[in-house]
This record gives sequence, structure tokens and C-alpha cells, in this order.
Amino acid sequence: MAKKPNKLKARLPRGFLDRSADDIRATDEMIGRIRAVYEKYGFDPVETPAFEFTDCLGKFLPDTDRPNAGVFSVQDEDDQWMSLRYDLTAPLARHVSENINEIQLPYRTYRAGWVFRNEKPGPGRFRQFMQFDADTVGAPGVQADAEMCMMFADTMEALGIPRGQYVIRVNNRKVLDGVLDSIGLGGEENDERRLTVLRALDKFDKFGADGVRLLLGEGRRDESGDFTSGAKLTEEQIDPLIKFADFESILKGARYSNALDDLLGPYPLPFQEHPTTWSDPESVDSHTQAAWQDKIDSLSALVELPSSVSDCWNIENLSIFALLFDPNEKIIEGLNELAQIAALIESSGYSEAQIKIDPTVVRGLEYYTGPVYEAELLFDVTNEKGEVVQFGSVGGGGRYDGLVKRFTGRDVPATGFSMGVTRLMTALKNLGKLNSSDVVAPVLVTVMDGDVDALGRYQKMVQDLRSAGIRAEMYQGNWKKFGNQLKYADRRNCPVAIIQGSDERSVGELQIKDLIEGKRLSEEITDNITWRESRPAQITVKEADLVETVRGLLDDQAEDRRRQSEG
RNA sequence: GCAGACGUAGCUCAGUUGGUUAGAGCGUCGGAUUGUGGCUCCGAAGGUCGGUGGUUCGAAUCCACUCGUCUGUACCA
Repeated sequence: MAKKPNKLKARLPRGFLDRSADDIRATDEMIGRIRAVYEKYGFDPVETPAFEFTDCLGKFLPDTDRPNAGVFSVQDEDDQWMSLRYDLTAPLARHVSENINEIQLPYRTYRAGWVFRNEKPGPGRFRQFMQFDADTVGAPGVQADAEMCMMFADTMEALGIPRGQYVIRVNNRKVLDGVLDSIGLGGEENDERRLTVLRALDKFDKFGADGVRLLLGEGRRDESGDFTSGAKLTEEQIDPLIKFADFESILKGARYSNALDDLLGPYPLPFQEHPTTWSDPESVDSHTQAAWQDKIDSLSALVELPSSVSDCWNIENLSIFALLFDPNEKIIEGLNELAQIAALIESSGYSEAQIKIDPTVVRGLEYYTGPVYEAELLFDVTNEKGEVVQFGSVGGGGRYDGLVKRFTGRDVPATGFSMGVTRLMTALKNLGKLNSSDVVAPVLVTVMDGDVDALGRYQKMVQDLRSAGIRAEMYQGNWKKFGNQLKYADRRNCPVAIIQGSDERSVGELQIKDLIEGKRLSEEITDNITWRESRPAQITVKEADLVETVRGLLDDQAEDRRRQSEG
């Protein structure tokens, strides 16, 4: 006997998703809300295509062994490499550069689009996902960064995430760079190690202070036994970094019982001559105390805290912890910018519960040059299996002053951020915060006779309903199995079915069946004969009353749904 | 990329120390019911046991390789 031909296996590449009607409607809803916020802030849309020349995306030309590592790349007819965009920022920089003469700077713009990354997908991470970006191009001042943070916070709230359930964390690359300089990691020869250190710091949320300490030192072994080699810093370098990054727990006494003792204690600072304790000022010799006070005074003179900034913004604490290092110009400049951002945000009425200065934020290792910010969800997200998922950030951004200059040679400072629409939607969906759509399935006009005249009459009913603004359709399957028509209507959640056979037709009537009410009534009927013959929730009306009756039923059902959702 | 776990029907899974013709539930389709959704009952279809090679009289089962999925980790512009 001949082998049956192998069936083609239907399969989807991993990391890609088919989107359901509910998903699409929910995404549209989200995008609408985000867009409304951006528009209100005075931003205009712009759209760029999915493909760009690979070099314009800022990616080096693909190497021949693995041309698709990280990005999806193809070669055009003329052998030039093109790639699917992996974010919306690099294409924007290209667009601005190419149209720099027509664009009025500062250019305030937003856009939503699919981006593609050829890397291993994980929970809530896909190879195609949607981002929604906003950028201000040609604005050098921190006020532009501050505005981005505020708009970010407004967007989160517009999406229905209540205050306290999200936070926008703000940091400044200049502070981080200055800190790394001061522990001897400045200069080009340390580029690689700086990256390793920043990556390690970025994992603070995931692995905590102890894990980060390992990554800064020799390395860390994960639970599968795989080993990640570390930055191989010395204890003297690691200690202040950890304390700087973890300063909030230190202040709260959460991690170190004698926190401020530690601050002074175990590693030599230039001004520290004797080990001492800070928590008990009596035990500190006057010389050391004075040295510290000098340091703090001189730092306060350098970091101009605007008078309007209150303590809650962490600037002062951050400044004190910057003393762990020898504060250089970069640190001072970075702290000043953060202080100004805090002042601007505060005077606009935002609180620390919404936007927070946080030295552990590391983003965009490649191109960010100043303030960086990211949005994090603070509620637990559970997946389909009911497990709590580490969700991390749902969007972020920062200042990228060099990106346009790559093309134009002109200094065009810019700042902007990106919302991860797909990620956010996964979170909101799992949280049940997405109002599953209000779209009601269509009214079904059933088919009792299949001749052209009859079909014409059914189609006319459908058109009458549609003309009245009611979603409606005629059954398109095998009409001879009438039971299947109602089964179809039931599974589609059709609210109402219209039935007209020759009996009704001959007296100018039709049957209108309320499928929702009928389903409710059916719960009390166990016997099939009764169920079929009682024809629950079914009424007979004149043909002319079709539209009016259906509209009445739909209104009643909508009212019921509204009441139910209210409790 | 690295490490680990797992691949049996459309889905969720069972399958004994290697032993005849690989099973169940759900779902699908048909019928009981030519004009009424649910329930119930009867019946049917649906499998290269991920693939290739090997050990064996005999492999879903043991071995090797390979592909795929999942988890952790790396990368994440």
C-alpha cells in the first residue's frame, strides 16, 4: 500500500504571534490612548518603513557567518544589506537627517510601528513587537528630558495604570560615566569593561546586590550551571559601586545595619585617614568629620539644588553617595542635570511616586548621552500558568545627542522614549485590565430556503439591519442543516438570530430569537424535546418591524451588560 | 551563543523489565432530531510515537546523532 502523503505541518516561527480580534481591538484602544496624550503635548506623527539600509540603523554590516544575528537582514539586488528595523529611534534619526532642511527644529514627533529582533524570545518577549515612540529632536535643554518623563507618566495613567502602580525611573549617563572614570575605568582602552560593568549594574533588579557583586567581580553561575564571567574589578572598585547603586536600601538600613559606618569604613577614600563610625558622631575624630563636611560642602556648592526641589527627589542623598568616588566634572554635571529635571518635574506637579531619580537605571549602552529614563510596572504580573513573572520595564528612553550627527555632521541634540506596546498589553491583559472589547457579534439572519429569491429576501433583511447601523450577516454555510446555523450563532456569541421559513413568509412575519436570553432560560431545561419545542426567548413579529425589534433587543442586552459590569 | 529538561492524535496526556493490531479524555465530523443553540445517547474520522542511523528475533521504550519546543543564562540597539 502506498504511503499517504505527508501532511504539511502548519507552524509559526517562534517569537511571532497571530493576533486575535480581541488583541487587535485592545491594541487599537491602547494606541488611541497613547496617541491622545502625545497629541496633547503637541507632537505630530511621522512614519518610516520597516526596512532600512543596515548601516543606517547603526549596526555594523552583518558578518558573513551569521548575517542575521540580532537583526533580520537581506541583501538587495545590488548586494547592499538591508535590515528590518529593530527600533524606531535609528530610523527617525535617518529621517530627520535626510530631511533636515525641511524640518523645523525642535521637531516634536511620534510614531507607532512594528519592530523586529532576531533573538531568542522569552515570556512576554517576541521577535516582532510594537513600539510607540515620542521624540523631541533639536532640543538641547533638560526641560525636554523633563517633559518626556512627565509625558511618560501621563501615558501610563492614560492607559489605566493607577498612580503607585508604575514608576518612571530617571538617571543620567553622565553620572554613571563619571563614576566609572573615577574608579579608573575611563578611556577607550576600558570600553569593554565599562560595558560589562554597566550591564552588571543593569541587573540590579534581577539579581540584587549580591548577584551584581559577583558580576562585577569574578563572575556568576546561574541555576542551570552556566557561568557568566564578570568584570573582574577589585573589591575597592566594587564596593563603592554597589553602595552607590544600592544607596536607598542603605539609607533605609535594609541591607547594612551600620550603613553609614560601612560607607566610611572598609575602603580608603582620599580624605579618609582613620576608620571611623558615622552613625555615632562622637566617635568620629574631628579631623575626619571636618574632612567629610568639607567634601559635602564643596559638593553642595557644585551641585546647585534648585530651591524648589524637596528632599524626596533623592538628589541630596545621591550627591552624598557620589562622595564614595572622587567627584569629577562628569558626575557634577550629571547630578546638576538630574537636579534640574527634578525641579522641573516637581513644579509641574508630579510626585516621587510617579517619577523617581534612581542611579541604577542603565539604558541604551550604545547611544544615550545624558538623562535616561524607563517605565516600570509595580504590580505583579502573572502568566497563563498563574506564575508571577518578573516583568521589568515596559518602555524607556533618553537623550541621544550624537545620533543625527552621524549623518549630518551637525550637532542635533535629541531626546525621546519608546513604549513597548506589545509588552504592556501582555501585562495589562494578564492583569485583566483590558476591557475585553465592547464589540458585539453580528445579528445572524438564518437561511431556510436556498433559492435565489429567498436568498435575496434574507440579504435584504441583512442590508436593512446594516443600514440601521446594526452589525448583521446572513448564514453562509450549508443552510440545509438548520441546527448548525444556530450552533454557529451560539458559538459566535451572536446576540440575535432572525428566522423566516415558508410558514412565516406566507403571513408576512418572521421569528426573532434572543440568543442571550435563550441561553439563560436553557439552564432550567433538561429535556431535549422541551428545549426544542419551547423555542425560548423567541418572538414573532411583522416583517416591517424587524429593525425596530432587533434594535430594542440589542439595547436591552447592552443595558444588562452595563448593569452586570457595575456589580 | 551556553546549559538543562522535554518531544506519543487538533489539544491535554497514559503507555509496565523492550513483546502481538499504540490508548483515554477533550475537541472535530455524522446520526438519534428533513424547521431551532444546551444536555444525553450511538457511531466515525484522526498517529511517519519529531527525524535519521544503530543495538535486538522484536523498539514509542535502549544507544548515538540531528531537528524542534520550553526554562535558565548571555545579548538586547
